[in-house]
Amino acid sequence: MAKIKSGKNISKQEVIIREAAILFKTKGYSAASMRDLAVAVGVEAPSLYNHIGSKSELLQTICFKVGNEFMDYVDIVEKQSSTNAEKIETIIRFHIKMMLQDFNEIFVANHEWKHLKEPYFTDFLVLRRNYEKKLIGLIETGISNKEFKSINPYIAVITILSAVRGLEFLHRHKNNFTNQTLENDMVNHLLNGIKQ
Amino acid sequence: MAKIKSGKNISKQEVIIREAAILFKTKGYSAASMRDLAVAVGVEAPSLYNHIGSKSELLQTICFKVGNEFMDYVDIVEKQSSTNAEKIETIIRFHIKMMLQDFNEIFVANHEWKHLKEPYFTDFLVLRRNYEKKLIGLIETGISNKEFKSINPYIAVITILSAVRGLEFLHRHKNNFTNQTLENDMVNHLLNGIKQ
DNA sequence: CCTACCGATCGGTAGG
DNA sequence: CCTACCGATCGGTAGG
Repeated sequence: MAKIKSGKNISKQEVIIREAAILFKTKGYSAASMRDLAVAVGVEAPSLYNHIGSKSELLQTICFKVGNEFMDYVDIVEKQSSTNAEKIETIIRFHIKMMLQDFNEIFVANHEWKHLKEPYFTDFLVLRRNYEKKLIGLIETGISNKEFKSINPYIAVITILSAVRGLEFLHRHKNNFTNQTLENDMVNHLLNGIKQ
Repeated sequence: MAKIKSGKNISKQEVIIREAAILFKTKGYSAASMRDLAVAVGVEAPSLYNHIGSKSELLQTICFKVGNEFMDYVDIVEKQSSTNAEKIETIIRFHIKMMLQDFNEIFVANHEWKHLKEPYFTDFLVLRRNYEKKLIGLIETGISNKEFKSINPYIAVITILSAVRGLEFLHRHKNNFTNQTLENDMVNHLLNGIKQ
């Protein structure tokens, strides 16, 4: 998405993207100005345009980087020879790990994608929908296998995806549990709720 | 929050708030302009100010209307003589019903509150935190009672609240299930996951 | 409830 | 990478 105008500038471009993610998360895409971003990066606003094409391009880069990362991962998990419950568990753990690791960019992809311009807006919606469909497929197979209860697979996927997404609230508090406890508790909660 | 400048204007003011919620949800608070809102209401932009104080006041009204509604409800449920599992179930069902009923305003309260100005920003954060604490209390008592497994109550609450919040995604698709199925499936998923 | 209009700020460009 | 600056749009006010 982001144009690479010179091999030497890749690093600076990455700094800009990283700072943009922080800014878009904190103030929202629309309220975050390129002048804010310039201050964060340490240059004047017009200088940003030596490294990036536009503000909207920054949003595209962030959203599709995140979206494709999750899609690539689920493609790998689908091919594993394990139960569907194990696959769902693996994916839930991946979501939680990513949420703790790439918090800013995932937050932006989750909340600010609506500011994408066409055709990226529609492309992103399709990407999300395809991702959901893959998870729904895993749940459906698990129901056929009697691994899971007879539930509506779409509702189960919404429940699971929303729950892991909600980890964005964790950053507001000091917590008295480890990341491992977080992962295990959430996996158990979400899997025990649907297991046969 | 919203000033009532004349008894006769309450209705128009309510129309403005309702349209503002739709607009803030669709475009985001910052990207939604008072000129957009004026078009939706059917007046010129300056005329809006005969009914409301400011754009930020609209956001305050919406956020605290939603926040106080949930807080009032949990206060009532807390006093009921029922098991903690039943109380949690009642609250989950309330969240789902409200989500389907007051979708626009709840979406705005969930996503756009970060644009609140001080002291409202901090007040809203405190309100949310207090709401979470009440739910955590219900889970903790349920763990002592052996109604629930020995889990981290905060993680369980985050999981539950995030899951019901995720119903905002439902509006994007045509669904082949009833609201009752949605309620029951989600309640079962979230409660069976933590019940002893 | 309108027309006319304000200062501030926006994303981005020109030119060096 | 900077200074200088553009047209567009913003929330909101004055005055009737």
